Amino acid sequence: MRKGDTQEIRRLNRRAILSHLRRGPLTRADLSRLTGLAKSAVSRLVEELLQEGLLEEGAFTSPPLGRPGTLLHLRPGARFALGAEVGVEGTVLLALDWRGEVIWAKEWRHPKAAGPEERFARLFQEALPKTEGALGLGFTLPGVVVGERLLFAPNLGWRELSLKDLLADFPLPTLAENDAKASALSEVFFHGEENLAYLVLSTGLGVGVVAEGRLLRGANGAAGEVGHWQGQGERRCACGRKGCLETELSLEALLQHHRALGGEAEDVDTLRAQAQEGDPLVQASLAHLGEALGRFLANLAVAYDPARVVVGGKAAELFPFLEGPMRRALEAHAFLQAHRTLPVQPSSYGHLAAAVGGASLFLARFFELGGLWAESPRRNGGRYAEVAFGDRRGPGA
Amino acid sequence: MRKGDTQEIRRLNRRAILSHLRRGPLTRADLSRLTGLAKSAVSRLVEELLQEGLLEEGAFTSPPLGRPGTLLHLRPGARFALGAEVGVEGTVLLALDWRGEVIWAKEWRHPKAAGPEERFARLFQEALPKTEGALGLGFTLPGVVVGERLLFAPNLGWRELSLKDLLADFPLPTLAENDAKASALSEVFFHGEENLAYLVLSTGLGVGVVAEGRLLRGANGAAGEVGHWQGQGERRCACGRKGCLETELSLEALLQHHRALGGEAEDVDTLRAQAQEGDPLVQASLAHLGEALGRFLANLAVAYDPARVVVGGKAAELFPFLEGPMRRALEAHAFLQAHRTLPVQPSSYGHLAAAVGGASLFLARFFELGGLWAESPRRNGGRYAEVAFGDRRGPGA
DNA sequence: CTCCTTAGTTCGTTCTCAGGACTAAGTAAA
DNA sequence: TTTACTTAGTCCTGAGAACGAACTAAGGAG
Repeated sequence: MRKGDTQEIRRLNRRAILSHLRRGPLTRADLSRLTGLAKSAVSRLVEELLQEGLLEEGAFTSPPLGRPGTLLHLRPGARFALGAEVGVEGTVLLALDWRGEVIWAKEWRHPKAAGPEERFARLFQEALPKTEGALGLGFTLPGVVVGERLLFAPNLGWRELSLKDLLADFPLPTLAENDAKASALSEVFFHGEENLAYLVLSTGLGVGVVAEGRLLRGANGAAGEVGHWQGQGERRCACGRKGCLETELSLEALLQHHRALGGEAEDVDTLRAQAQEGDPLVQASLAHLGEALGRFLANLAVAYDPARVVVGGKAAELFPFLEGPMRRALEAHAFLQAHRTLPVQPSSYGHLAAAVGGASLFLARFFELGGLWAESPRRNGGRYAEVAFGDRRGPGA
Repeated sequence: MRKGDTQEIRRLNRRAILSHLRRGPLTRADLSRLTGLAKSAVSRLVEELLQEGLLEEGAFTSPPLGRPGTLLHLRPGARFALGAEVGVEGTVLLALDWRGEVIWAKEWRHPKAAGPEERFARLFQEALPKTEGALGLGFTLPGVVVGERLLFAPNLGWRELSLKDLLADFPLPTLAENDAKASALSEVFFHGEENLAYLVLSTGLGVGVVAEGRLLRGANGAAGEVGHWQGQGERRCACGRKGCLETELSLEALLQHHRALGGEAEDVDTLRAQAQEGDPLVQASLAHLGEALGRFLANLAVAYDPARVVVGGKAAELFPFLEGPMRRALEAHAFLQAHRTLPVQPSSYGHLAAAVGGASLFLARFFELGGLWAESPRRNGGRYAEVAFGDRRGPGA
């Protein structure tokens, strides 16, 4: 339970101003109207934010009547964070501006057998020269992450890993998150949606759910591990059990099914090419997957009731071929009328989504604190032993 | 995005004080330590709260050293709300003290065919003499409630009902909520849990999920309608579709299965009596249900990842007979180690849970506003045309 | 050139808390 | 019994923040 004092009010009002400016340039008068603050209060806070280099003055408005106002906007690059996705196949690293722009991005692949040490060593080697001025590094893993521990990542074969140890020498604050959850954040953080489900359809299947603007994590960070819903046949899953949903609905499942039909394809690109050429077998396999996806979405709708579903992950590149069968199955199985027309769209950050979400863990925190953060970026002599992992408070307003 | 001014500080600090006192009596000095407020600030706010009749001074502490302090506590009955559960079989109405005590409760049954008008007429007739001083009336329905509309209640056979019209003449603010969601609130609101799932195992099956202290509702209020997860056979469901989970896991399903085995039982009480007498057929039926429950809980755990599951609803009275098979099935199907030991317990408010949850919709709001509410309980001349329904902000801190 | 309108600043007032000095009320030890 | 010590709670002054009214700035219309 937060207490209130005069500092807290200032923080609240700075946050209100920054939040409004995230949606676009505004004059001081606009801000006064939007926040309900007195003009004098807005002027004072804006002055402060200009001093700190967070805001910039821009063009003048030209209203039909009265004095023109000065537009204010968030200064590009004034704050940014690093984000990384440590995936099954490879790693994505990027820097994300506080306005949502990807400043730079880099990707590389790993040998399948590469363990945590190897992957993180490369990540740090790449990230180290880029840390200057960053708020932190948020990275994602395709597994159950809670606080500073990775509990289980079936598709990497990792279990009970202490991330703290791996990160001991990195000179920035770090936060870890599940990849689907971070991806959901990437969709939501720059548009302020309240209810959304981000489906990662890849080697496995996972979903990141945003409910009332907050990321759903659960007690062990396992909320949204819908790839491991059981009751779908008897196929063995990477998690060690049988009949998990992702044995039927995933890239792995698609390739298996396709092979069982007699098809030959190694990866998504081949499949897409074949589908575009009109290969009937490939189209049948994709329709099969689309139908499973639609049935699944009907269940997802009664579980989380999102206002919108985003499909990401590698298999999502096949989305155009899945959409029709998916739509028909969803309509056939929907519980509510509203679910029949549930919008289902491909991801807007594409394959960078998870890494963008990782970075926005830090940006979210920055905005939540009204920009009063990272002003002393080197407490504790450059080390961050006291760093908070997997922030339980969740981002967003 | 909330703005801050000097009023807001006061509200925040009143809320902090009331919230701490909800857990038990404390002295002013305790409050100062817990909130971080200066002693003088605490004294001032406490004085104000005493004046308003919200707090009372009680016994003195007898510390080993130093001056004894005066214990403060929430004054019993100082605030209360009405809560009602409009269920399939009947209605429960009660008044709930702001400390969580049920002041009085009343129940009655309805003819199966009774429509909304008939049921609400009776509810208002019973509630009307009890409205004096209440913060509001929060009622629940066994269906999908969003804002002031009931979208769908399969087991009542109601669809697209405007609750606003039904409530036009009631002289208190009203809020509507789904029964499982309200029940979840009843468990959480007086104990401050962060992650919990409340299972209503009754005619149908529904779950109310609390994640990070907030009730999960979804865009249409359909989050947690897990009774309508599909993929379990072909039996026809009350919702009109086939293969919903509640055709396998519900009181209705239990009775059907039992009859299919050749058993005879009309209701829960009969079943329980027979089970206690050692009837092997009944025990087999219950074990069958328990096993289904366990398998379901493994799926629930990966969907929402609660720290605790509470089982309520009428079929929950059979919980002792379900527990063994449920536990075994859950352990066999758990995804995470942590899920194997997931605590599953019967409801603490019993069959009053939903109604208690309904009332606590208003108490939650009261605490959230730092007790600054209902101080002018008759604005708008006793009518509440402007009343907010199904508060999207969610209760709890 | 004057009037009207809106943007933004200045300044005095008000609200709330922080913090230190002080009083109150108990125990322990001389 | 007296004195020292400890903790509870009050009182008072000062500081931070926002409010609101008065004022200046800058444009357009007639």
